Amino acid sequence: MLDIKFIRDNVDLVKKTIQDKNIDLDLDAMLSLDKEVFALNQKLQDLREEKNALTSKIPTLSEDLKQETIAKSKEISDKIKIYETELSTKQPEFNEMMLLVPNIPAKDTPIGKDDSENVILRREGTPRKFDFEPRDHYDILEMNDWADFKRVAKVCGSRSYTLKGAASRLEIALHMFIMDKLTAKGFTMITVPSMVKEEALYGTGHFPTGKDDVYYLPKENLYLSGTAEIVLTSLHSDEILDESQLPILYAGYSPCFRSEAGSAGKDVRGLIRVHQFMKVEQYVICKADIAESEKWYNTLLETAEELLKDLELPYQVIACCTGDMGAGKYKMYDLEAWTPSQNKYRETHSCSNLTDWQARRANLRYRENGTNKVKYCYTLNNTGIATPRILAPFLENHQTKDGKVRIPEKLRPYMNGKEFL
RNA sequence: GGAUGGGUGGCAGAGUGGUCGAAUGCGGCGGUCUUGAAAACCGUUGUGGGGGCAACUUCACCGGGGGUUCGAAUCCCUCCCCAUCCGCCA
Repeated sequence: MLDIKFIRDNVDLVKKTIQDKNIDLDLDAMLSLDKEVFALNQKLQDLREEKNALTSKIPTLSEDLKQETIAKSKEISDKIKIYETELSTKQPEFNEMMLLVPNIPAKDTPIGKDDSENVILRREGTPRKFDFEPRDHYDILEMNDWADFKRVAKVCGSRSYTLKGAASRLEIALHMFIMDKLTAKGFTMITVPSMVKEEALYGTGHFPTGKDDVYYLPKENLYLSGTAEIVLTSLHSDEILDESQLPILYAGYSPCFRSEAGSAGKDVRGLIRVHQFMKVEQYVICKADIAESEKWYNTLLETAEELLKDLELPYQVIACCTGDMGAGKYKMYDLEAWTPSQNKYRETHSCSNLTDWQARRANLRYRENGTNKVKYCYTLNNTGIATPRILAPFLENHQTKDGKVRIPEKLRPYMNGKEFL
């Protein structure tokens, strides 16, 4: 959400953003509705003021004056009712449109219509040259008895996974590995539920537009969260934090659920795209300062890059273009790890700065030191690690000719010091 | 699943029809006192919107929505949420 005053004062910029980000919103219609709503509120305020002045006097008036004043007050109430009725349809309509207004992207954001126009910023590491025919992660898992895709599909349907033995240990080790990295940087480990109320999804911006991607539990009237970000954003909503409490740094751990409704047929085999997975989310709430938020953005990005380097995975950094970045994002970079079986880089991390766009929705505020002014926080997030997806490049990059998998040195302390899985 | 109780300001907690945006206490902030601190005392202290250069003024908000009434934190309806006890269970 943006400040309505900002929208009024920057109509052209907001319109351009709506276009660049491919948002279905008629800003002119919204602004004319804004004018109507504003005028109605103005009239209502005047009438209420008039009425309050009358009714507050009533207890002290003589009997005949009292009757006269009551009659007058009734007349005003009738007028108020008319305007209120009008407002009761227009205000919600306006509010809904406000939820669609996108955040203004950073100036250096590539303009583009979809992920095909994302820009590769840089590549780190060199894809390995194999002196044998590399297997894909699915086959590596099967041949080592590290997974049982067929049986689990029987029980749980497609896009489900199991990991067994060493692969299962690897999954947990990776989470501990990133947790240690993040706590060393001052992040607080936090495990959060995955079942969330609807408001939380509006708060992050996943709703109203992303309803198809989210599982719904009708009996509980709760949704299955696709990321810890949803709970973390709302944890402090409706609070006014003190500036001294900021930044809040969370390493949030949760099961994540995604219906993948828009990805039918894509990545059905293996670990890349499953309905339920585990994720450590890097999450920051900081003060409303773009330089400060950029600093944290770089920390989030660096941490993820360190992880990929420690795991010895070649990767590239992608600047997501306006059409691919999502309405709420000010900036979004993806990290993609080299995946030999597909001969391409596949997304493992997604790093975003939302500035105050989410905080406005979630009503996440703080009191500024010195001025005592109440401001909206800035929020940022990045993947810490998401499993099992990252196991695909991991297993494939580190496989040996005989079907074993080498463990990168930095991870060995988490794997009983072993060199191979 | 069964049975209760409850949602009021940063927190605790009064308030059952008007003078209530809301007593009181705690906390916070400012000050007096003190070498300093504590204690004590005095003052101050919600959010959002409108008007105004400002002083200030005004509207809304006591879980959400609706209703009764000239007037609602207070009465009625409805929804949501939370807590506790019992049962079941990781």
